[in-house]
Amino acid sequence: MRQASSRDCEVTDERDENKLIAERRRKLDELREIGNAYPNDVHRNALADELHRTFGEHEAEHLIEEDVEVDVTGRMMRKNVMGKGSFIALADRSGRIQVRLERDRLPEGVYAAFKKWDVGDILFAKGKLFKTQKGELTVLADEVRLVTKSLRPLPEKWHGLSDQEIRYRQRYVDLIMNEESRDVFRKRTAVVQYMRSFLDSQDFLEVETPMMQVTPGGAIARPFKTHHNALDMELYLRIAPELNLKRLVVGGFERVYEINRNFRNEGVSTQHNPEFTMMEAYRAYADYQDWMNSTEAMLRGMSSAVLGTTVVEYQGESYDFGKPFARMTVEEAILKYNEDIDSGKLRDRDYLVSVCERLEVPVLEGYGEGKLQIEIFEKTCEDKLREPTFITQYPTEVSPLSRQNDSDPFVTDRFELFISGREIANGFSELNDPEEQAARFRAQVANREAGDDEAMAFDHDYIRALEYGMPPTAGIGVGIDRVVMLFTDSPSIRDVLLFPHMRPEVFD
RNA sequence: GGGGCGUUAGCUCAGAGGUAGAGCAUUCGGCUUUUAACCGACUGGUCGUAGGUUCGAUCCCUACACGCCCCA
Repeated sequence: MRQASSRDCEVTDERDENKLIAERRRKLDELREIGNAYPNDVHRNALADELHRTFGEHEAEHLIEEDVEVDVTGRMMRKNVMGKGSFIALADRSGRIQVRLERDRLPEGVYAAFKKWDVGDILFAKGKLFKTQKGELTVLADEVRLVTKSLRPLPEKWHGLSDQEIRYRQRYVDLIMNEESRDVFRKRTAVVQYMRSFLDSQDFLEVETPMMQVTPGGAIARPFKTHHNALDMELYLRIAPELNLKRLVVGGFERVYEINRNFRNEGVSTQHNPEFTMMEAYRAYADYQDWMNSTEAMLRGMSSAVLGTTVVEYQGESYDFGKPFARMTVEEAILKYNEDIDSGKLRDRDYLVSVCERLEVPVLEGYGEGKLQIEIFEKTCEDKLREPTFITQYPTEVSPLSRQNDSDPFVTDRFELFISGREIANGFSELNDPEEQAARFRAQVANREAGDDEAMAFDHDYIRALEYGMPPTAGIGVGIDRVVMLFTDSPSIRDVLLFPHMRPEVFD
């Protein structure tokens, strides 16, 4: 963080702290002299939102007659002192409730003490509900307590906190100040909850598989490495749960899923965080077409459940998840977005190399026709896939765990879902022929030996599992963070991660 | 990894090669229906860090740190 801003972060010597904090620390010292400054005997019987829902529509006169006494608590977000009477706003997890404080209604000395309390302090208030002249539901306090002193001033009330760096590094301040931010994370939870209920209702079993693996597999990516001291061995953080989940299908759990973190040792960007959340699900006796249909149904239901509409507004564009998702093959997409490409030469290596050179896509020695196609696809098609679109028939060369297509072994029975130019999901009919899978692993190992450090390792136990027999199965992976970005109109993955990865802050 | 932009009071932001500005917050005073409360007074800064140019740098130059955006 900027050094001037960080200077006061860890210093306890009051002389070096800014005056605002020093002032509050003095007030805390006074609280300590009077009694316990951090009590733990506080309970409430009402939440702000619940009070507004229950009594918000009541007429002022009726409300007085009802004589409703409530105990509320929350962080003081607003403090308007007007002589012998004041209004404050308390924020609890549900929302805000206003409290009216009057000197002559409170026990002797309490009002004077209250005047020294600061915005940001956490309070308790007991009193009867009434409505102000402007009609705002308010607690008329007979009792008020400072429950937790806040030593650090909150950001300005009108503009709030907008500094991106502080919003990410000190998410607690962001959450205190920004309702929109709280809403993002509530929606994130709603997305995951919907996904769980969708799968649970179809008899999928949720499982947890290891984060630390001896052989990282299931995706083409660089892993993080760690070390187990007692066993004195290298371990890797998983890049995908895929192979373990399919082991479970071999074991007879015909429908399994996991929602959990993956770790990939790659760059950080608005689309990538080193750890991110993936949902992977596997279903026996299904194929990739079934998963396309399910994925579409899930996203449609999810948008209705989370947003209350099938129309998703994202960064100025609008996508209707209620409409059928488009479907096209990789080769169809390449031809659609490259009118100059010769449809008869899509599997001609020399031709594809020349196209890549023209597109200034670096070509490595070992690239075959399939890899070259994908390079061209990624360069020229992906960002044009705005409306929800399933791209199918990925080349076998780039799909080492997918089942080959029966009529065209150049491609696999695989799809990826794109929305707003981004990959959201990836699914395929699983390769369950152990001998074919072993051959694919050998090809990956050859790539690795040729210098591709993202290529897969040979997983002997996975082959052994397949040799016991895995029923015909199809699986899918959905990037949760990206779905949440879509559903919350967030331009950066950091906006949907409570604590996004940041370079370490300098405390001097 | 490359490029662009940014970093000034607790927060949100102005500013200009010549002693650093506003609003909110804080502090003090007034005010018993406010809600960006209001009125009055005061206070608050190593202008991200380190070098360089200059009589003089927060401003110009270089490097570095952190952040944002774009590209690979």
